[in-house]
Amino acid sequence: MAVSSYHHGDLANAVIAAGLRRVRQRGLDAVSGRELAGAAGVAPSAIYRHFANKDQLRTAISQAAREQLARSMAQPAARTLTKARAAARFRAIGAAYIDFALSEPRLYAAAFAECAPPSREDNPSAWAILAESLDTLVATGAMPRSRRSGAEVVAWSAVHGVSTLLPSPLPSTAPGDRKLIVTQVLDGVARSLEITR
Amino acid sequence: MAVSSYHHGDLANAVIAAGLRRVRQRGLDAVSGRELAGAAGVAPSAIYRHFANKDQLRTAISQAAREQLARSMAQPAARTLTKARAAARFRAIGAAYIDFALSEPRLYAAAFAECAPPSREDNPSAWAILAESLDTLVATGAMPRSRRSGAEVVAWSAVHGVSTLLPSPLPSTAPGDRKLIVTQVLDGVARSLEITR
DNA sequence: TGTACATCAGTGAACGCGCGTTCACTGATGTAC
DNA sequence: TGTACATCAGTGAACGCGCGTTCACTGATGTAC
Repeated sequence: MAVSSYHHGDLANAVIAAGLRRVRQRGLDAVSGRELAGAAGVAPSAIYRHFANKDQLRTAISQAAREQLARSMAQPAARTLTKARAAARFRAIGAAYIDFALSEPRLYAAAFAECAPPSREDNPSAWAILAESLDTLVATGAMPRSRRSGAEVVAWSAVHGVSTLLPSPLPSTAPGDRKLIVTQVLDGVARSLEITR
Repeated sequence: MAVSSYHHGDLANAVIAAGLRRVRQRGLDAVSGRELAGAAGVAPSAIYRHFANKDQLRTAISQAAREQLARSMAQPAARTLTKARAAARFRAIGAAYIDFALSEPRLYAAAFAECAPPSREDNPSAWAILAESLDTLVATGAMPRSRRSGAEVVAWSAVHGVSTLLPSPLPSTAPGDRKLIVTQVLDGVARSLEITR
């Protein structure tokens, strides 16, 4: 937009984007406001027009990472509601989550880093996507309604757990076993929620 | 031991202990070598007699946190091998893990923080404790042998996941629900591994 | 048991660095008439 | 359409700070004889 070099035009977003780039390489804790200002071609102090302090900057970057995760989970809504379709979609969402975590470990870590609560809700929201897909499971009869309560946490815990554990050097686990492990965890969730297809 | 004030006597351990104290309050990333030296009553440079650089210091503190977690998981070995006993012990280990994570969130985070690989193995090791208890489940017939492979990851993922998720502000989750959620996750693991008592 | 000496584990001053944040300022933008 | 002016989003210099790490040093410890 802005042609002038004096007014940037969209500094807040540019800074967050630069922040995400930095996070991918070095992690959230390596991010400094000065550096991001530099990356956006702006003086360090300019950032304070858009973020009250470093903490708010961190919060914004973390939220952006979380939204990127959620975007990667988005799956085409099942057109016709069949048990098999709903179950497959649920599984795909879980697989996408794990995939994101494994291919972008630092972004993933940043998404759940300790921060002040964000000023607006996540959009899209990973939680909402998961909840919606669980509702579909029940609606199609792929999951008993009695399992619905607390299902978010059961599913998310397993998937989140394996995502965090796999990148760290697990004892007695060959790197090639990753796919198998992911399968085992996803199967475990399905069994735990009594999902049938 | 050492009465003299010049030679500390056990600096490495004192520094790690001070590090753990610091981690509990502010997290691993807030730890600085200078500060720990100060806490141990020693000049900043003294640390370099015991750790090559800050990274190795971080690694040592992270390992110490992990070992503290493992220690909190230790459960009395079942004297008589009954299904019920083995199942109860397995569950208690999981509950202890979650408990540690929730009551010492920063120590827990430090245990899994990104670090160089440690120079020695964890002792005690949470992984070993878990593996041993799974073996007991099979030995007593509380879990089918066919479920044994990959069971560590399935169990750990769920428990690790809920430990990480619960402290963060989960959408639509009242704080009082924590106990229920933990129960649901532990039940989910048992169902997933087909544990019977 | 006493002495000489190598080794070890500290000291403390100094270094250069990048950081977050402030402040008075200035140039561009957009609105009122 | 043209001008006056308030507002907004930048600048850039400066601040004080704590950090990791180095280096020549020194005092205590423990070993050999």
